Amino acid sequence: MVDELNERQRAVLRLLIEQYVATARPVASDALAAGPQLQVSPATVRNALADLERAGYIVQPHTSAGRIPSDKGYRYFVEHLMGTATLPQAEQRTIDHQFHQVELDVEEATHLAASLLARLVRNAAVVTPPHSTVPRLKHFQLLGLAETRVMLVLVAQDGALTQQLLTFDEAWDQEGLSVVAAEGNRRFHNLTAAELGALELPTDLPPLLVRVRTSLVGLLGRLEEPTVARLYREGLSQLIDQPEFRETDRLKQMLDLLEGDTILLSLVPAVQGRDGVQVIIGDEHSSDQMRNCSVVLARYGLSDTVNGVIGVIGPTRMPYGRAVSSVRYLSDLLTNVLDQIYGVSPRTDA
Amino acid sequence: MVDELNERQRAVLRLLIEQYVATARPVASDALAAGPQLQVSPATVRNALADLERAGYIVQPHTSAGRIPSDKGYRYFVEHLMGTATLPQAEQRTIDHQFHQVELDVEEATHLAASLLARLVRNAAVVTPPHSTVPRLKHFQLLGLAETRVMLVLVAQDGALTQQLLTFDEAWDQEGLSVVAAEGNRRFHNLTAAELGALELPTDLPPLLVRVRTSLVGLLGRLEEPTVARLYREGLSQLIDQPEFRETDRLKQMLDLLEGDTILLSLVPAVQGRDGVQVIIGDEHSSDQMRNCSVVLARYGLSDTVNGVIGVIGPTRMPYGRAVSSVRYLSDLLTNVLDQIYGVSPRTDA
DNA sequence: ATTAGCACTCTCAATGGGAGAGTGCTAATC
DNA sequence: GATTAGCACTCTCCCATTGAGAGTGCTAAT
Repeated sequence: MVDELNERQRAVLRLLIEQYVATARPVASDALAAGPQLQVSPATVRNALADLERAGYIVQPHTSAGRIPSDKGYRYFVEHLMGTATLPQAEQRTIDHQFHQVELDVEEATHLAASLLARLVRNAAVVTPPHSTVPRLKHFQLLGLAETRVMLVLVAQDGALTQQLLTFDEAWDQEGLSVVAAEGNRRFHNLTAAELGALELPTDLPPLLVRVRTSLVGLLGRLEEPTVARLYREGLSQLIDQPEFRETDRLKQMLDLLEGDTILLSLVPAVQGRDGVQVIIGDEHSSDQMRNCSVVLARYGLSDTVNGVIGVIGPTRMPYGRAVSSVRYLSDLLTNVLDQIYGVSPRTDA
Repeated sequence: MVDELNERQRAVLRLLIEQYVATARPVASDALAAGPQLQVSPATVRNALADLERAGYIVQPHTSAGRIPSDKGYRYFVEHLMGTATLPQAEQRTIDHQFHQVELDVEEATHLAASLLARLVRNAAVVTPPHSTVPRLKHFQLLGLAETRVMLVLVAQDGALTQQLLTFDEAWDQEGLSVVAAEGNRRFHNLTAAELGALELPTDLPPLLVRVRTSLVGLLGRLEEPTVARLYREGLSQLIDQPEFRETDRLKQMLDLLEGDTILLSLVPAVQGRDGVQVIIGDEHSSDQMRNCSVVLARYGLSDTVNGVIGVIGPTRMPYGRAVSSVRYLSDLLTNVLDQIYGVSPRTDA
């Protein structure tokens, strides 16, 4: 790629972004020249700033203000200037330590990851619990509750649990239910929703089992779709401290966005295929509602089986380096957790 | 109780609160006298207002402003003035309709209740999923995953599901696991965490089962404590529109409160014993952080077995009548849902 | 007991001006 | 040719001032 910025312009842009991210106020030429990194006068810096503005990397809110980065500027920063920072050792250790305490509980691990991420980046964090793209039936159980009601409990291969209540016309005793469940488990084992739905059943099958089949298909289907209900959202209160949300309109916009499901889910495709951390800045978003915020997110989990999404949402003025390294570190960590649980060749138990 | 307010004062206080709740601006004597309910002059109203202020039911933000209710005023309103409104039929029907679509899924029902409540009262709503105060083991399952890893799935009598991953030194085949699980289910059935922990086990029990027992005790114990992770919080963005949160400090305070677990959980005891809807207003709260907001909440569920808490949180300027009737209606509805699922004599299945 | 009238107080919005910030340009310097 | 000092210029932001308006409490009349 032909790089249209010279060394000085790059240095100025980098310093400007770092300073603006830190202070949230337009950065003046004096402030940049004052630092030790740039051994030139404010006037020289001003020339560079004028160049950068002409090229669209920075903008000036008004005549007598300093400059602030444009979305294009941030993009350049992320692409060429920030490098690939990693989280400081000390922080890594703290995180590891906290994770050790919940190591084998997926729910808690995702929750913890969300809250850690929010605190690390001082922005809102969102984590979806991991789920299979195409869950398979591992096991189901029929438990008699009272009278004609039976609870159907489903365990998927990825460890997901769901249940459904079934009501029958006649009462069943647990004995009979267990027999039916045993047969069903034999027949339905390891099938996906689609496979199970398409399965040809012998005509002499117990009617109960036919009914159970239908329910299982429904439950497996529901596991397939990305459920947003259990999404972990953390650090909303961090956002409030950001100066860009001083005006309540923007804050409201943001909260609406975080409360609504659709927009968050629309981010999922962005990381579906690719590996690594994705950064989406301001007007790069397809949705209008997100035009003035940025998102840093990554997929985590075992490729193709169980996986989820972890990310940071905040104003475009965001510590991208820190965000990227935090997201990367935590997504790797979650992947490890999942690997420990579901990893290695999943045994196809008889 | 000797009622220290006369008829006119009561009428004035009621009107004032209704108006203030609606408009969020201090209410002047003229505004009250203008309405059709009070057939007196502003001057007369002013006298009543002066009385009410002296008695502490209302306060004046500054000399040339109208009056606003004090916490004591709200309390009086809730106790004596607002009556027992019920939700309009039309709204009841809309709610019923929406509930019909998720009738038998507890998770979704609680989530739906939270979001409906938030919208009904235009404030933040919080709903804890139902859980047993003392859960009993209904059934557990041991599922081989890979190599030495085994997933322990627990179903409690109230339908709650949990799981835990166990790692053993030696590999087990599913056959062996099932045998052990069957024996365990026979022995441990219907026990609480405490009972299971205290259970005397014969010395010839498989060591695996001893290990499982320990895990089961842990899992049951965790079900017992009110988990806040899965708490449904809805309507945060509703709060932003409230004028009292125009200053970001107060909004931040509120968000902190809603994000933190401890304070929300501290409300649970308030409804633990009692039945019916509880209202806690401003400085009636024990926690400083909640001094300028009000809470309307109720227990729902089957007494003594599965139950949860549903409530509204907002500024003290809150439509108490509507809040109380909404909370009552939704808590009854949730109770019905639970009753349908777990209700009637739970069968002690063999 | 109620009410009209009125003086009084306090807030709130608008106004205007001045200080300060930061720039772009020009001419001088290295 | 790149850098820099100097300076005029522009625009925002803060502050003090001011006046209108809102709402009251009090007093005297009904």
